[in-house]
Amino acid sequence: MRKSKVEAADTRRRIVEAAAREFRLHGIQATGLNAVMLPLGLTQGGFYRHFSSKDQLVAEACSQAMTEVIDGLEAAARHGDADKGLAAIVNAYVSESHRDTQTGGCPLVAMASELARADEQTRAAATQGFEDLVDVLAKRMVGKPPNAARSSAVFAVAAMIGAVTMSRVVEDSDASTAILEDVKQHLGAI
Amino acid sequence: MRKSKVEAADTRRRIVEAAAREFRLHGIQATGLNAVMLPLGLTQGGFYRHFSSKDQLVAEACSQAMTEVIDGLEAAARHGDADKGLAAIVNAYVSESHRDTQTGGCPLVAMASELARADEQTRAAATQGFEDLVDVLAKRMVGKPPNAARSSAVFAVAAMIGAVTMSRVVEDSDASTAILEDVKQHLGAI
DNA sequence: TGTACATCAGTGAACGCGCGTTCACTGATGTAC
DNA sequence: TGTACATCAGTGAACGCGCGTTCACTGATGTAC
Repeated sequence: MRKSKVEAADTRRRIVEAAAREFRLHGIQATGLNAVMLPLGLTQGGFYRHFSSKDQLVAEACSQAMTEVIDGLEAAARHGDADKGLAAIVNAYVSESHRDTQTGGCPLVAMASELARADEQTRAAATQGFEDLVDVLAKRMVGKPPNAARSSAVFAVAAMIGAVTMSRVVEDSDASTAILEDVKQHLGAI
Repeated sequence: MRKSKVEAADTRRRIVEAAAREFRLHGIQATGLNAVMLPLGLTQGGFYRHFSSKDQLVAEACSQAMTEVIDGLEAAARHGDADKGLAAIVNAYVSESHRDTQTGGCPLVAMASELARADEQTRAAATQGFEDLVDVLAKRMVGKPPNAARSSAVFAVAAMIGAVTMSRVVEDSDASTAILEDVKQHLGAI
């Protein structure tokens, strides 16, 4: 039954990736370990060969998800003109496609209220993700002193997170889209 | 054992109020019906004399909590000059005291990601609360045409919700406060 | 390089626990006459 | 107004269920000689 070190490392990576998807889709508490393990062809007992607890997986999955999101935003910024990078990032984040991405969006939106109650490691991962997100925006605020750029970026990220969060709560499709449009429009003036 | 109609109505009200507190404190899923009922001196069996399911309680508790929050903001607005009402509301919402209020804050912050996955009635209650919050701000945006006032209010509410949400996630106290300060400052220019 | 043995990735059953919901029951309240 | 009876608020045990975690076990991998 024993697997090679390479296979084991791959299994671990697959568990984190699957968890990052499931936690964003259904939330942390609503996702049991079996919901992560069984689709991978594994059983729950083997989980503890890789992680000491569900909490540890939550922290790693949060980190992993934030990395995916930030890589995606950097990629979006590279597609247009260099001086349009900020707008490209805002438009990619505050978008219907992000709102409707059940498994791949920002964990700060998908798990927001659960993260506020999570343990120290998970909150640290989420905090790091937030800071990284702020940096992604701040470094593209050309012509502002660093402190002002950072402050504006914090404001923008808060508005972006709030916008996607509320666009997922509101049921009416037009009202949901209007939230995204309003926030995008106002962030254009930052 | 039967209680009078007046007592029964009071019991129902107390259940909703207790639930509104517990759901905000620990989240919806993490709060069992016993966590609501036992502190009131009731047992779980009696719950179903008043509600058809936990979901129904969630919807009513969300409504109740939003009403509390909006009443509090209106009260905050009345304390200062009439033309400072908007700033008073923003300062009351985007505040350390709101961040640290475990049982009394805005459910759109405390339960955000759970509300996005909740049933139709709960999402309807949350949507109504969001619209009411937008109206509270919009009607104080003097000198703007109604459409622009509403759009600005939607933007401001998104930023306010995002700010308090992230201030609860970030562990470092200074960084958490900085988020609130940055957002307050930028919203002053709306 | 070959062999003997230790390691450990993964299995699957079991653990105690709390969940939402149901139900037979109790007895005070409410009501029909 | 008084009485007989129906209603129903609340109790407490029980339901099936899924949770996170533990553990004895299997057998291929890894390693010491």
